Order: sequence, then structure tokens, then C-alpha cells
Amino acid sequence: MTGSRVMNVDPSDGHRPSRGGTRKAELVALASRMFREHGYHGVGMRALADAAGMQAASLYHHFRSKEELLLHTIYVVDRDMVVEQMPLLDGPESHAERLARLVRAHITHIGANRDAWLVAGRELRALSPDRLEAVQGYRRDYQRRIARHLAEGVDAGEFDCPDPRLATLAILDLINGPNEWFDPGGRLTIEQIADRYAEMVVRQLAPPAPTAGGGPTTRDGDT
Amino acid sequence: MTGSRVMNVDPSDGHRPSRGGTRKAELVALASRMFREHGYHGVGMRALADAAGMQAASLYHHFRSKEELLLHTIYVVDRDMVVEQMPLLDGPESHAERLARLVRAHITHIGANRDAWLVAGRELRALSPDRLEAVQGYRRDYQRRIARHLAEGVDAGEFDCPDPRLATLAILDLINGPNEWFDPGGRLTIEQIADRYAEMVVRQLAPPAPTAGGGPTTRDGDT
DNA sequence: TCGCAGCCCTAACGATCGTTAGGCAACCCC
DNA sequence: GGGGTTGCCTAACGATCGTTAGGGCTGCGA
Repeated sequence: MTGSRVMNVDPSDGHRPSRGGTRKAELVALASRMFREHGYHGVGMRALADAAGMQAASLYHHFRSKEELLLHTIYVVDRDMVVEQMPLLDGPESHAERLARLVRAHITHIGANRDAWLVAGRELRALSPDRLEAVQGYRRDYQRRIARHLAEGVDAGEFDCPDPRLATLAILDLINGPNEWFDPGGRLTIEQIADRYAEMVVRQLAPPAPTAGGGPTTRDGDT
Repeated sequence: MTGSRVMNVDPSDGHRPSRGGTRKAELVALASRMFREHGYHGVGMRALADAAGMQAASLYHHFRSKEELLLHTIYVVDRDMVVEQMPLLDGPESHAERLARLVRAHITHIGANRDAWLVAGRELRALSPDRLEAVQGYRRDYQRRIARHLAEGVDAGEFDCPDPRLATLAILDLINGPNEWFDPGGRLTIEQIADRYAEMVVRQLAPPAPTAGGGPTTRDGDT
């Protein structure tokens, strides 16, 4: 476990879902979509309630505040990133193979949770400091795990990469990109994009050639 | 000229700057910073005015509305992208050299206009349809110019790239990435990041090897 | 059959929103 | 020295903001 987590801000409620916690999930999904379209501050509780066919005050039977509703939206993305995607870097396969698997899963997850991903990407600043810290902790863990994977791949001679830390940022820049422009009705499916982006990442890190013994470059020292 | 522009929404005022249009520029820069930190809808005219040492109503002597203020912020970025960056793809140099030049200039411009870039990236939805269309026209032009450059590079045998349109998106994802995380006090300067990202882009497109005549792959047909 | 929890309602709170009207002081050009 | 412009002011408009108080209906478990 990397970053010492400060407090427990997990929004999952402790009480049983009785007949179904489905209503709450519906409201979170609806909020994700509206926050994505108009921004967190651009959507009022009354607009949310209207879209859900209820009154603004009734939302407070499901969420303590508007910000808690935002946290529910963001949490799905960041929790999955750490508990589902990150373990994909473990395993007996080659470093390139494991990294490609992560890239594909990451982009596929974006395709399946577009609303939440966009909100998670641009509405973080609306969170209270404690909750912001918790979410950013997840992201740090994710980023560090990838950086470690690259460094290990370089040490194993499987990757050619002059600056693994910057390469980590570049990879994240790349695989978070479809978040901004992916269109389900577009030319390519999310799986095709995932495959091709994974190829690009692997190609970027591939050692120059399987020719003579001139091994891959070593890492920079930190500046 | 690529996209037929619908209307003139250029926010640059037609009247002479008299003694100085500096005050207006100050207000735009201030708005960029505050919009970046709290979001367009998260900053009120009164908060803006407070930070500028004036009253909210006084802002309306410089801008017709809050949205016009936002447009000023966004416009700098998108206009420069088309009138300054895009021409960098012209010239007698190799396709790789010209593309690297664009990438470096693009990232350097982000470093010099961080506030405006972040606002331009995530507050577009607050623009009215006409103004949104104008801004998106700029971006389409930019994207198409890059796509054309890649296609020409492939045809010239300088690039190896199975899908130039997707590669364009990937390049844009990559070079817009520092927009989200660049820290002026961080490990690397913006120039270093620009150089290394440019290397990555070139490396990604480099043909497999200068060996035998097995030429680069051809482009996909559109799906 | 009773009680209670889940779910939603109406009504209202004080605060803040973007914007407008109208006026006052300082400055340039003629 | 008068006219016009620039830059800011006070005061206020109706609308909307997040949130709270308190009550009523429904349907399950005991």
C-alpha cells in the first residue's frame, strides 16, 4: 500500500439496500450525465430532481449534500482504477504484454463509463479537501504502479525508455485522451481504439532492434 | 481554408485601445486564473470584481456579459493554435522535423498560457452555440491539418502509421496532456517536456528500420 | 392489524446569481 | 473651456442557489 490514506470517505452507505439500492444508483448515473454535460456548478439540485421526476428536497433522502452526490460519481472511476486495472500489471507475462493489457482495460473502462470519467477528470476541484485528498491518493497509487512497471521493464531489458517517470505521464496522457473525444457512434469502437493505443504504447517502449548486443539505454538519474 | 466559418464571433473589440487596453487584458488574465481554479460556473462576477479591486457592475464596462469574458479567455488559445502553430507544419524540412517543431511549439505554448489552456479545455460547454461552433471550427482545422501532414508523411515514405486519423488523435491526446499536470516548479521545465514529447512522437511514427526495401505499411481504408 | 421505515411531498430559509439603471470624476481632443 | 469618452461607483431587479423543516403515503415484517 503506497500513500497513507488520510480518512475514510468511501461513500458506500452502510445500511442494507432493502428491496433495491437501484434508485440511488439511478440517481448517481443521472447526475454523472448531467454533471458531464453542464458541469458540477452548472447543474442545480432542482434540475437534477426534475430529470429524475422528483422534487429537489427529495434528493436529500439519498445524499447528504450535492457534493456527496459528486463524490459518488467520481468514486466509481477511481476505485475501479486501483482495484481492477492496477492488478493487471501483475502476472507471469512479459512486461509489454501486461502493460498492453492494462492499457486496453483502461480505455475499455472509459468507454463503459464515459460520463463518470469526464466528471472525474474535470470536477475534482469541487470536492472538499479531505475527499479530494482521498481521490488523489488513488491516482498517485495508480501512477506510481505504472512508473514502477516501466522501471522494472527497463531493468529487465524489455523496455527502451530514457525517462520512465515522464513516460508514465505520457502513457497516462495518451490513454486518458479518448475520455475527451470518444464517440460511441464514431468510426472506431472503443475496443478498436483500445487495441491500437495499446500497440502504440508497446511500440513506443520497444527496444530499437533485435540486432546486435547494443543493449537498451539506461535510465536517467532524477533531475 | 477548411471549415466554413459560420459567423464572426471574434471578441477583439474594434475601437482603438486609446491609452491602453491593458486593463481589459488584466481582467482576462485574472478571469483565466479564477476560471481555472474554480470553474466558470464556480466564479461569480462579484468574486472576479473583488479580486480585481472593483465592483461587479464595473465589469460590464469591459465585457458585455460573463460569457464574453469566457470567450476572451478561450480565444487566445484557439486563435494562436491556428495562426501560430499550424503554419509550423509548412516548410522545406522533413515531415518528422516539421511535426517535431509543431509539437514543441504546442507544448511550449501550453506552458506559457496554462490558465487559458485549462479553461479552454474544460469550459467550452458554457459557450453559446454560435461561439462554441466558432471555437470548434478552429480545432477542427488544427486537427485536420495534422492529419493531412501525417497522411503526406506516410505517402512520402517518411512515416509508418497504419491509421493517420487515429494517430492524429493520439498525438493531440499526448501533447495536450501536460496541460493537465505541468507544474512550473516541477522536475522538468516545459522546454524539456516539449523536447522529449517531440522525440516520442517522432519515434512513434518512424519507419521500422532503414534496412531492406520492405516499405512502410499503407493506410487503412476508412471504416 | 399495527408500526415503522423508505420515499416523496410542499413550503420556505437566507444567500448568491447575472445583469441593468443611472450617476460621478478624470482625462483627451478640439 | 466645452464635449465626449473611459472607468468606476451605488443600488437594486428578479431569478436561482443549496438546504432544512415537517408532513403524508405506501408496503413490508411482526
